[in-house]
Amino acid sequence: MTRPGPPRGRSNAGKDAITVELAAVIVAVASDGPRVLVRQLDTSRPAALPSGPLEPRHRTLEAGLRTWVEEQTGYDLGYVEQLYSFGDANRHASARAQPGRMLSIGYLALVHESKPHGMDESEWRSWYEFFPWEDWRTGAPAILSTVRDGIAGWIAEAPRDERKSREERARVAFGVAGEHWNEELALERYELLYEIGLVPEAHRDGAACWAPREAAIMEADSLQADHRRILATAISRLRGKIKYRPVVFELMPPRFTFLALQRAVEALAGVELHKANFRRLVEHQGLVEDTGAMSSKTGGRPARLLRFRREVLLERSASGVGLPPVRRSATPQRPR
Amino acid sequence: MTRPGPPRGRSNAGKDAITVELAAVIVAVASDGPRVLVRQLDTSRPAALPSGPLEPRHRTLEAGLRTWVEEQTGYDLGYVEQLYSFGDANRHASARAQPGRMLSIGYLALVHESKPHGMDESEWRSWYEFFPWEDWRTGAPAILSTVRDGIAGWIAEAPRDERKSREERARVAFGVAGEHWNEELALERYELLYEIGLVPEAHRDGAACWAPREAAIMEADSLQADHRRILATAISRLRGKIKYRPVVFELMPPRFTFLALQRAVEALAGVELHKANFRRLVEHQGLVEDTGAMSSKTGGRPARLLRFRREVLLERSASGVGLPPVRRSATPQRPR
DNA sequence: TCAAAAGTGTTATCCTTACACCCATGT
DNA sequence: ACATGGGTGTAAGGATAACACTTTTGA
Repeated sequence: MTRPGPPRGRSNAGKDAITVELAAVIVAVASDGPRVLVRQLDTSRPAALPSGPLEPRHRTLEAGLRTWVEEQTGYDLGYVEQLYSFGDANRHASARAQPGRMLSIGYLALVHESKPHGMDESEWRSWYEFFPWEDWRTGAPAILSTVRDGIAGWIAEAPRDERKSREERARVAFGVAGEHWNEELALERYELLYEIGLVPEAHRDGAACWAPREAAIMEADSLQADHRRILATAISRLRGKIKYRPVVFELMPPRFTFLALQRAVEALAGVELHKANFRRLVEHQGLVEDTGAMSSKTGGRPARLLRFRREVLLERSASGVGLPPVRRSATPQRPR
Repeated sequence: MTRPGPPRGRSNAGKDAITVELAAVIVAVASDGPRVLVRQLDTSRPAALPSGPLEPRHRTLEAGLRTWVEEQTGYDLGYVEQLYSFGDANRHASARAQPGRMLSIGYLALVHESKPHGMDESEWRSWYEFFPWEDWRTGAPAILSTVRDGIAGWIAEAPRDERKSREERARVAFGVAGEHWNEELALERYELLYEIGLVPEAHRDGAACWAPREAAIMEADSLQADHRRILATAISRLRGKIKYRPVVFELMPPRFTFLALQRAVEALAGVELHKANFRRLVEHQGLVEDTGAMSSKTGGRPARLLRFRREVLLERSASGVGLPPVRRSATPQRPR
């Protein structure tokens, strides 16, 4: 079995060559919210995720990604997971600009701190700057009405036979009048906005959209190429995963308080949680242990400093932090 | 923004060309277990998954996959989801045999029936022929002792400092003495066996393994290239997903009985479930509705024929069939 | 009459959620 | 004193898991 028969893959000569771009969504949590590391190479264009092409020197896809991230941001990543491979022939301009085909593979990386770093073109941004409608921590976000208006127009102008299906898609993704907000559907929401043309990159890509370019939502920042799509994928994946795997801890410092942990989960999920129940849930699952130390920088009574019980990663099916509880309805903005 | 600056990807001239293989794990459930569609092209070599290279004519990755599956098996797929992209430089022989680099993208497809089909080189096989240690429906599988023996040897001969970590990995993946069998870890188990060299393809690939080629477990069938790895990925993914999404129904005929549904879930998960509780769980979640018809072919009292409530796909966060319940301990083989 | 499968009832237990309330610290 | 956050108690309701038991068919 050393010499296989005829080679299975056709060779990709010249203009049919395939390029694979490896892109990283590097996430951290700051005291006031989720952060993602982007590179602003050129002030006239949107920022980009750390990324680079797969090259022969890379032994594995993940190794290639780590190499690019290290080169571009100075970060030596810890937790990394593959998100998805995108290969639509016409999805974004840079994919069409070169001969051959471009495929992009998105990765999610979690780091402990948004610490300062050497490279000055990369910076930490709140991910809600790219998806402001995803932040429900203080109630329904203000921009939601703009978004819903755009969608309502698209539904209203639907041909008879498509009306129902558009309504359903919108209802599932964005909920009706604030009920049933499902935070995991971040990707579906973005894809819907892209399809409708409510997001500027849809026009940049030359997609045939219902909405005119002027209708695009500019209150949210965009990213180069398909990087906002990859970021949406990362948010959806992470929001799903925190519920059944103890991944939040990859984002925490070695020692932390209950409230800091809760704020981290809230930052990712974009919803508020019930304090007392959250504590007990985490405690009860044996995810953390007391360090004995206390923090007096909390603003109130000093808090116990906790540490993640690394052992749970090896136990049966280490569960997550159980998110579902509360405050998903469209209450008006409340100060925290 | 129509003309981007310098192209970001280096061109892949000649021998650095990248080939992308699209491979499909097509799953069905028969009355006695899970089935996967494979192609036996040559009796002297292992079977392969339906697959083919990404070509310029394919608009999207998924479209390319559907095209190849249609050509090779005659199936027009319904439910399809991307699993993972593999790109290890030296993982399998066919990837090394050709110039340039090979990347493979695995997909999972679910079909209603393992019906007969035109193409005679493809056939339905139980997925437990490839992973006999994964079938716990009638208690601990017989082959498990062989597998555990191999792993025990690998642990016993570990250098002092690595001993503990090998023990932990084995315990998490395969459980201790029958306790804590986690059916979702099918991929981790396969990867461990590959790494140790207890699986023949590890030697075929020329990986540096602990176990000699003769120690490989031959009671299980292999597949070409990295296809067994892709199949393991599919099993793990599906076993996880049935718990929180109603995907089993993609495998069921339009009308089915409670027991048939239970057998399907058991086939996928590889464990037995508690009948009465399973029924109520499914009923209670509103996943099915009565058709009014009865089936008298059950061998006992006639059963109500049910239909999947398609609407739940659009409801909040349609949940799965809730699997965890029972019989995970290493009871000896029991006739059913 | 028996085997096989369908289907119902009941109970103990645990988890979830919500609400109320007290504690310790800094300003 | 009071604001801020830390932390505990508890009770209602729901879901789960185990057990026992009845019903309806075909052989």
